[in-house]
Amino acid sequence: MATIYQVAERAGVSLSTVSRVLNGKTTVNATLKAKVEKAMLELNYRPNSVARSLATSRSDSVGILVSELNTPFFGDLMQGVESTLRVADKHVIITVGHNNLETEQDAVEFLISRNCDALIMHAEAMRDEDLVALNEKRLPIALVNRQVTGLENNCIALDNEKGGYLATSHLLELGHKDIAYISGPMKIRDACHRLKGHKRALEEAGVPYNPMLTYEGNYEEEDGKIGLLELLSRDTPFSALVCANDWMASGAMSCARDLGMSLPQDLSIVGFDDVVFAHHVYPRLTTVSNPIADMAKMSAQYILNTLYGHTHHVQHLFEPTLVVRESTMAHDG
Amino acid sequence: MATIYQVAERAGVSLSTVSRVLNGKTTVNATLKAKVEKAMLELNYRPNSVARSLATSRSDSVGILVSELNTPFFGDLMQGVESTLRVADKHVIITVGHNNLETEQDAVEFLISRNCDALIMHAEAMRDEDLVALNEKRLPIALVNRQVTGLENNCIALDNEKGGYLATSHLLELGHKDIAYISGPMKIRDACHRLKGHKRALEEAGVPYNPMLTYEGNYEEEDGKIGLLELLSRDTPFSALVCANDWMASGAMSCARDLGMSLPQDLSIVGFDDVVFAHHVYPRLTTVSNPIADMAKMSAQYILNTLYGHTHHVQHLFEPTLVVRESTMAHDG
DNA sequence: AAATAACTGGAAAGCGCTTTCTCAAAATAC
DNA sequence: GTATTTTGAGAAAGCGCTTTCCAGTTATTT
Repeated sequence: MATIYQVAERAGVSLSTVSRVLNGKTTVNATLKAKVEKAMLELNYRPNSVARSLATSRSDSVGILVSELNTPFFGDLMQGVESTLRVADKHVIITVGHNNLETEQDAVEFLISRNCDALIMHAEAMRDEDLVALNEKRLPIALVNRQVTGLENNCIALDNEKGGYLATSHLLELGHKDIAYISGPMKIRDACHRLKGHKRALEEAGVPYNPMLTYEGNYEEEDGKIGLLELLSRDTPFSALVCANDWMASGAMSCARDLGMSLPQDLSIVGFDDVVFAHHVYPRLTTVSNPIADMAKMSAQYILNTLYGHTHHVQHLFEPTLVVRESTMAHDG
Repeated sequence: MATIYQVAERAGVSLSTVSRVLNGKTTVNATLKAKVEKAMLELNYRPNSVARSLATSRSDSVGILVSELNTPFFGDLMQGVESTLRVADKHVIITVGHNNLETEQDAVEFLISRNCDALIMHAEAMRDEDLVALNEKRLPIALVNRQVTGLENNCIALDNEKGGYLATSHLLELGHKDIAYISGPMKIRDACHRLKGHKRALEEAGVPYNPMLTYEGNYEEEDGKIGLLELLSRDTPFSALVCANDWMASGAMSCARDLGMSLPQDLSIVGFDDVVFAHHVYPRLTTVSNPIADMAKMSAQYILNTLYGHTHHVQHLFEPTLVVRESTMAHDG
C-alpha cells in the first residue's frame, strides 16, 4: 500500500501539501492539487485509516452493539443504522453481546479500543449504572430500545407497555375474556413492560388477571410451543393468546395446528414485533409492529447530530401500532 | 484512557516490561508481572488497538463482506463467522456490499484501510479478476458461496447446481411433468447454477425444457408473486413450481392462496435455502437446505488456519440436501 | 567463586498520518 | 517601489504502541 510520502514524492510536493489536499482544510494551489490527485490515482493511494485514526483520535466510524446477528429484529436494526450512517460517509463496526453481561462489556471495550467516535447500543445485560458510567466518558452513546433514567436524551425506545396494551385490547374488543399470555424472560425489561401493558388492558376492561394464564418463555420459537402446551395443561380454558414476540407466536401456531386446532377459530393469536416472517405464517399473524428500523435510523441521526453537527429532528419514544391480519377473530362464546 | 506509560509508571516498571507482560513473548518475573497486572486493573487499562495495529500492521480482526444485513441468509453467515472467530479471540468488522460493484469495492477498501488481517467475503458484484487481484495482495481472503477458478483454495461454496437438480428431481419423482421455475437474476451465478440443475433434472427424466415455464425474478418475495401471475398468464399449464429461493417461494405461496388455490393440491412448491421462516409458512415449505452457517464457520476456520496457524480441516464444497415438508405432493393427473 | 543464563530497564526508531509553527513567496495595498 | 497582508510549503512533533539493542542486574549452574 502506498503511503502519503510516496504520493508526495511522486507529485513532487511536500508531504504536508498532500495532507492538505486530502483533508481540504486549507486551500491548495490548483495545479499542485491536480498533480497530487494524479499521483494518488496512479499509486492507487488510500489513506491508512488506522494511522489517521491514531493521529486524530477519531475514526469516522461508529460502533454498534446488537445481541444477535441472525435475527430479523437485529437485522433491521443494523440495516437501519448502517444505511443512514453510510450516506453520511461514516462506517459501522458491529459487535455482538449475546445478551450476556461480560460479552457486552467486552464488545464495548473492543469498540472503544477501536477509537469509535460513538456507540449505538442495544444493550440488554448491562445495568443502567454501567450505561450512565459509559456515557460519562466523552464518547457519545445512543441506546436503542431502552429507557434509562438520566440518559433520556440518549434513548430511542419503543413504548412496549403500550404495545402489550394494544395486543390485549384488540382481543378484548373481539370479545375474548380468557386471554393467555406467553411472556418473554422477565429479566429483560421490554418483556416486563409488555406484560404490564397486557395487565393494564385487562384491568381497564374489568377482567381479572389470572396468573395461571401466563407462561414465561425465553423469546424463542420453541417457547411458544412449550408455553402453549403448558398453558393447555393447566385446565384453565382460554380462547386467545398473546405472545410477547413473533417467534413464540409462530411456535405456538404450529404447535396448535399440530394439535389439530384450527386457527383462528379455536384460538386467536397475536404476536409482537412484526418481524419479516409475520406475514409468512398461516394464518397471517396479527401482531404489534415494532418500528425497529425507524428507531435504528433515528439513533443514527442522533449520533450524527451530536458528533458531526447534523441537525436532524430526533424522536425519543416510538409508538407501536397494531397490525391486524388473520390470526385473530371475534370470540363467539 | 490510560496509556502504557501510565501503567508502567504506576507499576514502577519500565514500559518495555509492560509491553512484555502484555504480549507474553518473553517471560517476566512473576512479582513484577503481578504488579503490572494490578496497575492495569486499577487504571482500567485497555491497549489502544489502533496504535497497536499501526505498530504491528495486524489487527486481530477479520473483515467480512455481506450483501445485506437484514436477511436470514446473511444473518446466519455473519453469525457463523463471528462465533467461530470469537472463540479464537479475533474480532470481526462487517461491511455491506448491497450486491453493487462500487459499494463492494468501497467496502473492501475500507476493510483494508482498517488493517484487517483477512477478508471473508460474500462478493456478488465483483468480478473474478477483481478477486484474483485482491488475493495477490498479501491479505488472505475466503470466498463464501462462490467458486473462482484460480482461487479454489479460498472458496467455500455450495453445489448450487446439485441443489437445483434435487429440487426438480423431487418433483419429477412425485409424478410432476410440467414444472415451472422462478429463477433468481441470471447475473448472479448461483441463480444460473440452480437453473442449470433444474434443466439437467428435466433432461435426465426425458422431459423437454420449456422456456415458457421459466420466469426470471430478483430473489425477492414480490418476485414470487409477480412470477407466478406471469407464469399463469402464459397459458402453459403446470402442476409444480420451483423457486430459486425461499423468499420467492413464500411470495408465490401467498399469491397462490390469494388466488384461491389450495396448496399443495393445486400446486406443489419447492423453495431453496431453507431460511429460518421456511417452516413458518403454511404449508411448511419443502426446500433445498443451504448450510450457510456451516459454510461460514468453515470459511472462518480456513482463515484461522492460514493466518494464525490453526489446523482445522477445511471442506470446500458443501452439498445441499432436500428438506421435504408439506408444500409438495404427488401429482395425480 | 566463576561462568553462564535469564531477566529488566532505558533508549530509540518506526508504523502512517495530522497538525501546529515558521518562513518564504506571491498578491494586494499605499 | 516599499510595506502589508494573504497563501502556500516545509519541518517537526506527536498519536500509543511494538521492537530491537545494549547494558546492567539478578539468579542458576558447575
